[in-house]
Amino acid sequence: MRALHADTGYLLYRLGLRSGQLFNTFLQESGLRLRHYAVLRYLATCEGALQRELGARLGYDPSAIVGLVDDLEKLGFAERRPAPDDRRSRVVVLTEDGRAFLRDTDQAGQRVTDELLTPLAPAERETLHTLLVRVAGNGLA
Amino acid sequence: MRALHADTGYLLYRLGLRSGQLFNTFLQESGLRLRHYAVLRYLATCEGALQRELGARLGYDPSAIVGLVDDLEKLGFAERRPAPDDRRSRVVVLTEDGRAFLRDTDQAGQRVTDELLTPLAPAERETLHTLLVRVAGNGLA
DNA sequence: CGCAATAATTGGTGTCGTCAACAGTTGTTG
DNA sequence: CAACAACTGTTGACGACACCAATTATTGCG
Repeated sequence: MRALHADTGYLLYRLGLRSGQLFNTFLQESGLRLRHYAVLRYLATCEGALQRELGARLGYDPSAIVGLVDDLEKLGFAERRPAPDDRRSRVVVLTEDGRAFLRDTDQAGQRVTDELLTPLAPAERETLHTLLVRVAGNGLA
Repeated sequence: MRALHADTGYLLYRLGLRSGQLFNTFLQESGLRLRHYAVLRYLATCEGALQRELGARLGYDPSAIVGLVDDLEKLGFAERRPAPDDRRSRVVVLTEDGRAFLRDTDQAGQRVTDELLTPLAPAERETLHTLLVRVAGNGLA
């Protein structure tokens, strides 16, 4: 019987935990957590998103999005605006402070992944990335 | 600004969550969870381990090991025995029922990883596995 | 108009990672 | 050899998180 920690799926599980811990310690000083950071980075790419869109694209439960956006609003990094065509929806947009935060922490964020992938050469990192994207598939990740 | 969910580290985090969920749904009917299964599989490789060793090798807090071994003992899959040379320690060993459980669920366990890695060809899975082992490094995973 | 469907929100439940504290035991050192 | 530091298993607490059910306001459809 091979040990479970030699299984690819279990390796993914364990490395995922480690990766999340690294991100969270990096974000610790800013008062945010990985989930907030994911929302911010996503907002930076689309210039406004509905909350259900955030949940679907980032893989979080809609009820989780509520608290995340609440926190981001308290910090002044994002704000809810009424959707123009649907009064049920709210459009979450990045504020200038939020954009500045992303600029300031950009390099530090990249260092997190760099640290995680230290044992790998650049070409290998590229290979790993494409493989992971394939595994993530359409279901996103 | 690239979206965070296009980052390798974040992909690992997300796929790790998905992998853990797959394992847990597979184990759901047996009443165990991924953590128990990891302990069982580890015990199958070493024929007896101290609890602190389990914690260190599997990456779980020592306090978590207590409950895990409790559950495994209740199910009759493992049992604690006094360590011969140190009365502080307990040696956790697999019972015959535990070994039978691993035998019976072996194929199903492999299907979990197979399902996760569906988009990848066998050679690619091998590549991914070796890369993940490299990333895991000595810190284990 | 009536009704199903949807967006955001609230609340509850179970799991989990982390840390602090404690008793029993071991080993070390003055 | 006696005091003290270190270690093992254990308990407890706290926060974070995934998951699900229910509620309110709103939209779209038959």
